[in-house]
Amino acid sequence: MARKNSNDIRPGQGEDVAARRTPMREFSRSLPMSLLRAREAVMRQFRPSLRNHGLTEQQWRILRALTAVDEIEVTELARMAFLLGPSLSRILRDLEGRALIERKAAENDARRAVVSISAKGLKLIEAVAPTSETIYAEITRRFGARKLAELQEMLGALEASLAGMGSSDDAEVEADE
Amino acid sequence: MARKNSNDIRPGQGEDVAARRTPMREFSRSLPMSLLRAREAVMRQFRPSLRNHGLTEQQWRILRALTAVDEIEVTELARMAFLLGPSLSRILRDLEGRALIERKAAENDARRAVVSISAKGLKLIEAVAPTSETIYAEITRRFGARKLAELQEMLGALEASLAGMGSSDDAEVEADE
DNA sequence: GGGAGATGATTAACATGTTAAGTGAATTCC
DNA sequence: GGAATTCACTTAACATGTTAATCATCTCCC
Repeated sequence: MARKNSNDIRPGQGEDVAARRTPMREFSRSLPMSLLRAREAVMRQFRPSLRNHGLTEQQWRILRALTAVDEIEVTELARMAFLLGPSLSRILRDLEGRALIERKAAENDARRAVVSISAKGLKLIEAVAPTSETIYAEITRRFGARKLAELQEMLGALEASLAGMGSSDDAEVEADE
Repeated sequence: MARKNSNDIRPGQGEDVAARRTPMREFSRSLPMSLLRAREAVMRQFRPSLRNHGLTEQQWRILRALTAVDEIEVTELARMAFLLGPSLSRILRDLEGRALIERKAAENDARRAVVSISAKGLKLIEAVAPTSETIYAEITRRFGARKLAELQEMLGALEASLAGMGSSDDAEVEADE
């Protein structure tokens, strides 16, 4: 299986192809790729279980976030579940249709919507949570609790260190807002 | 500043919600969320530049991967750029339409397609690369080269430690679908 | 050499990511 | 107090993620 093609051109160090180009970091070792691969490795563990309960990763994130509060406005929920507004709008529409959440208008501001998890939603959470916890525990066991804590700390530090980094574009950088 | 309700679960009015549930890890500190946020913080830096050149993140990944080889089969490219087949199919169709890549059938196997970057594609890469390198350098400077290396190492280790973790589902796990 | 099954790639269908535009309600400012 | 602006979503439009199904080979085996 997986036999490399005849003249395997493997991006070895020093190919004629690479001769006339900018060297660049080895592609698969870029930070974004490392983060992507790591996250995928983790999520791959959870997805099947969620799927069995009819939930996507994002839907689960939302319900999960809702269990931590009594009720919450949409914008704040977006921040908490780390979703963009448009995605959240769609998902809330769906979850409301399935009666997993409830939505009402804010009392003093008709623009704002207030969301909360329903009894049915809570029930679903309770059905999924044990498996999720088991998986998370197994991940922790495999990787090591200490290393896991370290990793999380570094990830937070990375995020923090990039916080104020203005995206100064190369060409046209018009009208700073 | 986002005041996060660290441990206090907000009893809420009249709801014994938190009382009968599994406590669960504080949501925003779960590993998937940490990875997602970190990756987003990084990609946020690159996206504007790519966008200015008419490229999405994934299109960039593909072109980038193609510069490391002379030519490559689609499946192998998918593995290299960490994309699923269907996504890659769509993107290749688009990139071919823009003449940024070239595609031909493999000589000995009509099922396989062989892809390579075009001169135009190379030119585009060369136009974008300097900015990307600058951004990457700035990220490295801010976070620290040593810490960056450590982080990448831990991410790789995480991925490795989860490698053979069968997704043992909870309820119904039947052999077929 | 022909049929069953495996394989590489694409298409289909649905959900989300991402940016821009739209809508209705609150705020500001004159 | 009303036009202009801001605000909190929501829609729209397009690209990708994800799983399943399809299609065209290719291989194996009788």
